[in-house]
Amino acid sequence: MSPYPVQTDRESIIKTARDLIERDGLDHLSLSSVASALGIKAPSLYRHIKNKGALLHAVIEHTYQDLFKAYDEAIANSSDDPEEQLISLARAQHAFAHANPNTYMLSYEVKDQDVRADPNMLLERAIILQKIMARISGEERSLTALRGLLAIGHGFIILELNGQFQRGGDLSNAYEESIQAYLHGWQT
Amino acid sequence: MSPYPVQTDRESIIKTARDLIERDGLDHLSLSSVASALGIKAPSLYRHIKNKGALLHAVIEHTYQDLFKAYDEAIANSSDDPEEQLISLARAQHAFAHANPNTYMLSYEVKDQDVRADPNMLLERAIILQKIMARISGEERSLTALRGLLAIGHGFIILELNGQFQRGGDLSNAYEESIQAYLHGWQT
DNA sequence: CAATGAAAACTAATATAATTAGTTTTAAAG
DNA sequence: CTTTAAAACTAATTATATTAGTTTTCATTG
Repeated sequence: MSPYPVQTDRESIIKTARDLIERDGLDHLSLSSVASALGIKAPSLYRHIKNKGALLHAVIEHTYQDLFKAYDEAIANSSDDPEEQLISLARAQHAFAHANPNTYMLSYEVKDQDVRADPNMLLERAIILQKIMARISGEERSLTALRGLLAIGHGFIILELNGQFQRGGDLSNAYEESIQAYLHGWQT
Repeated sequence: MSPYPVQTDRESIIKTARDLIERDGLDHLSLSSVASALGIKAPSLYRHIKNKGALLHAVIEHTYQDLFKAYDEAIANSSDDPEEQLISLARAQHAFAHANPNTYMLSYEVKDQDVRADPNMLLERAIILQKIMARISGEERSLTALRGLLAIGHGFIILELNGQFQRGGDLSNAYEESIQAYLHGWQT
């Protein structure tokens, strides 16, 4: 049942890749560097992962799982007020992105369809958020209103992470104020 | 003054790269493919460009130049109403991104500082937009309000281009409605 | 009008990465 | 004690960016 002294496993590989991406950036991630961090050689990784794309896919799935866990906590710690819930969710997303900037960006930016997160998982989450949004915007406009909310939250974060808000200031506060303004714009 | 039969020049290389990125995606762009499209070999490109990063930088600069040209036209065709001006600008950005999705995304997503667009050029544009925004939000809140506007516009576009609005519908309309809601949220 | 020099191309070579093929190791089962 | 199979290894292949060194050809000049 066990053969050669096991030196790694799929989960360790994924965790190592995540850590290296956060530390050095996606551009510097090679299968060599992952293997070397685990004390093995690159070709050995192929016993555990299909290829580099599949490894990135796994990293992305883990990243979303953690992000969604943060969402759940945010909702759990909010009152019943839908505006408070959405602001709290947005704050959780912002905090998560700042704690994990490189994997956060990876998760949203990857182009290869095979590497992307499972669309059904994302859709499922969107529907939860849409229900909350509907309490502010009304049922009918809720999909559009949600899309704008996702846009402003995610857009702010990537512009910020990409260093495109050059003039500094309290960006966490600006983020929240912008989202607040947006939500007020939809209020019935 | 002229030597070997000239087969290309810097501008043709940049244009070819742009076209190939739009046609095949950034991931498929190699110096070989650029050279081959020009009927030459890859090392010959180095007479005209420093390296691949410098080529991408040039592509990005051209892309922004075209985008800003579209902005200028949008402003020129608008009334004096600041809301109309900003919606018109946002519409121009949306149209541009859809006409040039791959280079648009490249321009915003690139991580290498040397490849990025000139921050001063971007700052200059931001100040123009902030002046318009100030007429809606008031001077004091205008930087924050602008940042949210950039976030919602850009965020919507990339989510859309990345196929993350799975449920279809009239996305151009949703884009505009979201921006309108945002602007109304800042109205004094 | 031939000689030359420099720009712009070329071929050859190097380095890095991903991946595949084929081989070796070693723990566990019989 | 032998067998076996998982998990590692080394070696080789492919693709790409880049560098080094060579060749071509045109414009200028002696």
